[in-house]
Amino acid sequence: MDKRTHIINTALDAFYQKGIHSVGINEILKLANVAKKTLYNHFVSKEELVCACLELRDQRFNTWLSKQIVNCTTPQHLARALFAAIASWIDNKAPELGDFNGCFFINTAAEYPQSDHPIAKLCAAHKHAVLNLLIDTLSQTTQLQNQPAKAIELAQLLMTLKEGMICQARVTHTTNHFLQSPELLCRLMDVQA
Amino acid sequence: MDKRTHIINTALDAFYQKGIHSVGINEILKLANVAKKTLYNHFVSKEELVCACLELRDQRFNTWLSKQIVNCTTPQHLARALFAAIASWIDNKAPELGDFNGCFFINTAAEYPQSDHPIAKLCAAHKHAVLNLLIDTLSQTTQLQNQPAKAIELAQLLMTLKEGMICQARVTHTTNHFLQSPELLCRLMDVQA
DNA sequence: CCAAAGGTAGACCGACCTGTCTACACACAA
DNA sequence: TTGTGTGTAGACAGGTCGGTCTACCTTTGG
Repeated sequence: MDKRTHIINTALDAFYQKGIHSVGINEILKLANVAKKTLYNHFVSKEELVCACLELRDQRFNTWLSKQIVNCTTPQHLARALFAAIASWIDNKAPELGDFNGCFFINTAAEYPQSDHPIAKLCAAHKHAVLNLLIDTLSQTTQLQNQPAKAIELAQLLMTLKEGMICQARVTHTTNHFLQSPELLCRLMDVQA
Repeated sequence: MDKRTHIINTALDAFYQKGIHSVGINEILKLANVAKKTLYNHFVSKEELVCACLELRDQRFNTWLSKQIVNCTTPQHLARALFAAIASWIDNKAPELGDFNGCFFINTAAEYPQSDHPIAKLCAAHKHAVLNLLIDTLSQTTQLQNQPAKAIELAQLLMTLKEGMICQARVTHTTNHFLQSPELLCRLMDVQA
């Protein structure tokens, strides 16, 4: 297997489970069974490796999420699919995303508070990409295709609930199942209102 | 001023702005103008200092939040007050909480992934305390005083939205104002449904 | 007056960090 | 065959970390 890819995969696993600052280069080398020189042949610094991990995670997460909400034709349908997907991730039923440990981007951003840092920028970019995915999906429903402002508002609502659900699960180690109640979702996603 | 309190205050400021791992003991000593021996007279380790910071922050945040939602007699009223308060915090109009840098407990939990770590436990405890504050306040409204299950569900919804709002603001550096629309809040907090 | 408590200043220890470098092994194409 | 690229193994440098310790100073109460 391609060494570079192998290193990124190994590093992503470790960074996601333990946080960036808690995982040293030497630990990654051992986990990946790779020499230090090899790592520094492919990445000029730990920071560049972290960026590569963020990009891989971004791509993986978006691919996974897209699959979970494909063919959602109504806002209610999308909401149900979204929260069911997040809940399954939290309950470790989404092997593509690894053992649940919260949102990698929120965790990482917490370790890089300066907003102009390249790593912080990648974290923000991921969030924008996910929001845009939700906006696009909502805009394609028959109920919202002529109401772009409403689509944005509902996407923001979904996004906020999703983030909250993930963060709560991360910190308190509990899963919110109330967000899967159909009547609540109908109320949240009421397009007429 | 009491040295111990002074150290905790200084450390909390620094930890909140930069994260725990990014702030060394020596940096705190300089900021607080205190000798290393003095710090280690009051705290056996950095970890104990971090715990003291978490406790101070917990107490400060809960006091602030209680003040913001006092006298809310309806769920809608509470929701409006809550999101207005969080928005004002994000916009740096809540000096008691310092320059906004997300939720200190979520940020800190991200740096301590093992859920049995004392620091992680304090983070979780804070979230439970806040949730209980919301449940109590909702339970005291005339509309919900006989519906404890509904009060819990609505409190969880508010909590999830609050967490999401804070995390999004932290990562993307934007404030969600859609959560202050009265018609949306009425829909969210509809007790009949 | 003097002992005790608690402060300052900072040297120092061992551990660990990122990143560089040397020395060597192997595959493969010119 | 020989040079080049890529790999391994790991010593090493320079710095930072948390935490200990010595030496000295200041306040205060008996």
